[in-house]
Amino acid sequence: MGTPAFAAEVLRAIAEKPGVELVGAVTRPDKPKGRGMKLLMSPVKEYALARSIPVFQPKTLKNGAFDQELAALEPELIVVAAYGNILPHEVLVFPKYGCVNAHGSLLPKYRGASPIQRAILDGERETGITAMFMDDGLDTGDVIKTYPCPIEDGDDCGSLTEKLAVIAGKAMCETIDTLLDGTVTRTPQPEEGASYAAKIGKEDEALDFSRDAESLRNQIRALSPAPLASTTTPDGRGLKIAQAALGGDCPDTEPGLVTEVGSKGEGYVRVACGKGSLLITKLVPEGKKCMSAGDFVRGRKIAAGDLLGRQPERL
RNA sequence: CGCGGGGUAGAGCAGUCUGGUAGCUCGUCGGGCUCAUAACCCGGAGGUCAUGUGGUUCAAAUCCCUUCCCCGCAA
Repeated sequence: MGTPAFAAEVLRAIAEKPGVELVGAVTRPDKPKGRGMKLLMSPVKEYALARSIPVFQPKTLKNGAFDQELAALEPELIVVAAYGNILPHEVLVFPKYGCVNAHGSLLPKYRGASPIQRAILDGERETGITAMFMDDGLDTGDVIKTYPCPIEDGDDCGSLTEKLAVIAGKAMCETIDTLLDGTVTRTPQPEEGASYAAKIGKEDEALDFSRDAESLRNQIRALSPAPLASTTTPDGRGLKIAQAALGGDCPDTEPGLVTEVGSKGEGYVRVACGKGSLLITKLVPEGKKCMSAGDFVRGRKIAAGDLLGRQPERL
């Protein structure tokens, strides 16, 4: 059971594992999405269809809505990765081997919906995958094994998620092996050090340049490649920042002020922050595609002296 | 039919309102300057202005209409 690309990678790993019979893939229903009313299928569904794995898309698992299908499939084990729906107790206890989950953090840290984003946002240097048994709580089940993964300086949410997805795939394969040969271990999570990674929302996207450059850069990394940290240009249009580097000291300057632009090559836009400055290197203007800062400067859309993020956040 | 922006040289844009020689900042190629350079100077190549044997016109990148595609917002 899973939905996004992260889950599709786990599905792939399991599907290619010898001796595993996949009786079905469960993913969220196609949702009318995007500009028109395009129905977009999840990466998990896409992969499952390509491999001729039966796909199930129940709106909910609650209230016995999925019981019939579940009974017919007779799964011995359910592997969950970023599914997006809550599994009720009846489902959790149905399979012979139970339900195992690949969670994108080193539990009990960052339980919840957005562990990867939150870890980057907080400037963590290490995260990982936790293989665990699911219980009725939110990512509170017994831990099978943890797989640490460093967060590199150049990582953004996209690259880190890819790395973790690969680890998660291996972790689940390993978990299946230990389940089958009976060597699986389970360790209750310590309550100490537990934290909750709330889902990333719109309020996490706006950049506040009065904060220090490092935390702003973490914010940009955590939200890249989607949904991206956002600010506004002097003419009031939206501007999303896809990538930025630390730009050194920038004393006595109004936060948000563009102090310097570079038009050669990839270029850059230096923005003063509450502490230090940011060198913006990739961005997405409203109505445009992602482009380098150099392209943006060349198109005459910004110059030194402009003030970004003027509009106070309305919340 | 949710709202809106956009498609002009390899990239990013201007020009469109007020039809009349295809422009700018870069990149690229060649040459020059220099101890040297991603710096500076000179020169060149590169575009059927998304689509339509569309409409209007003496004349369309520009005004009108068609279709396709891209993106932001909202969900």
